[in-house]
Amino acid sequence: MMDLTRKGEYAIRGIVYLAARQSDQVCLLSDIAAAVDVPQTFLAKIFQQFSKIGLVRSYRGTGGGFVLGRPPEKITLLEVVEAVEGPIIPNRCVTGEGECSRTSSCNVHPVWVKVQTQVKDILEKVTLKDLAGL
Amino acid sequence: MMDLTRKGEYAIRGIVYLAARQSDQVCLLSDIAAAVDVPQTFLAKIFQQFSKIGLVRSYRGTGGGFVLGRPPEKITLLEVVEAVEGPIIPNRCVTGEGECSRTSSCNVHPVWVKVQTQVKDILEKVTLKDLAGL
DNA sequence: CCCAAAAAGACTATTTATGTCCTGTTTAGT
DNA sequence: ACTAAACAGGACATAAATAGTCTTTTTGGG
Repeated sequence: MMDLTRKGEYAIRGIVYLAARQSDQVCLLSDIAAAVDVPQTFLAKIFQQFSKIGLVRSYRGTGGGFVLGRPPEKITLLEVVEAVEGPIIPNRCVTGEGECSRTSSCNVHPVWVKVQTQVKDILEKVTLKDLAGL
Repeated sequence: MMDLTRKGEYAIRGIVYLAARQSDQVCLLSDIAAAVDVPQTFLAKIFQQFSKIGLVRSYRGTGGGFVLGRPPEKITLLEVVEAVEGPIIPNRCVTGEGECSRTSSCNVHPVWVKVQTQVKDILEKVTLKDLAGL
């Protein structure tokens, strides 16, 4: 339970590597992939997701590549993880979509809410600056 | 991320139902399954796992069924969840099997340890007594 | 012996995870 | 304009995990 998938692991490795570079230096995907030991095509998908929500900025064409979308201290681990793994939901109940039809008698519900809150809280306090050792 | 599977959900429902019964009353699997709306054959597998580690006690043959293995206040939600979902491991690193070959530079590692500790802590403090509303 | 009930193992279907591949689009440089 | 470099996006492939089902065996009671 609670495990990060490979995608999430790769995502962290990749963006932490990028965060450790100079902010004005455009990084090639191929370089990042080689450096963090992740299949390039797979990492491409991950960085596309990052790009869509602005965690990274991409430049196409010759001389293109990726740079961090914001300063490393402004990007949290929570954002990175949720970008590729989806929201942190320990149980379907927590989605609030009324799926927990037995809510009235469901004493478990508040426990999951607590778990969710705690985990998000931890991940939110860690930034790429911390992770990149800056 | 962090989601409980159906198996885990069913497991909780089933054992909470059992906890809410009289402790001397042997419950039929078929009754439990019907009450908590879970396929009986699937629930059977789950209760077998419970039985192996003593969370429930089973009686075979006529008049058989299940009873809780210990008083409800002595069984934690953590035990129930880990019984069917496996240990709570937010990242492979935490297993301590030396899989995190990049440990030296891995600032992410301690974060996962913290997550693991926090979550286990929350789930450990909730007992079946609480969940069954006793 | 016969029946009721759980245990155990084999089997199946669906979904998710983990990638790969191909084609398109953008951009820099000549 | 042409070409090569580099990301974008969609379709596809394979393997593993999830979510069950089915059948047979074991056990206990009457």
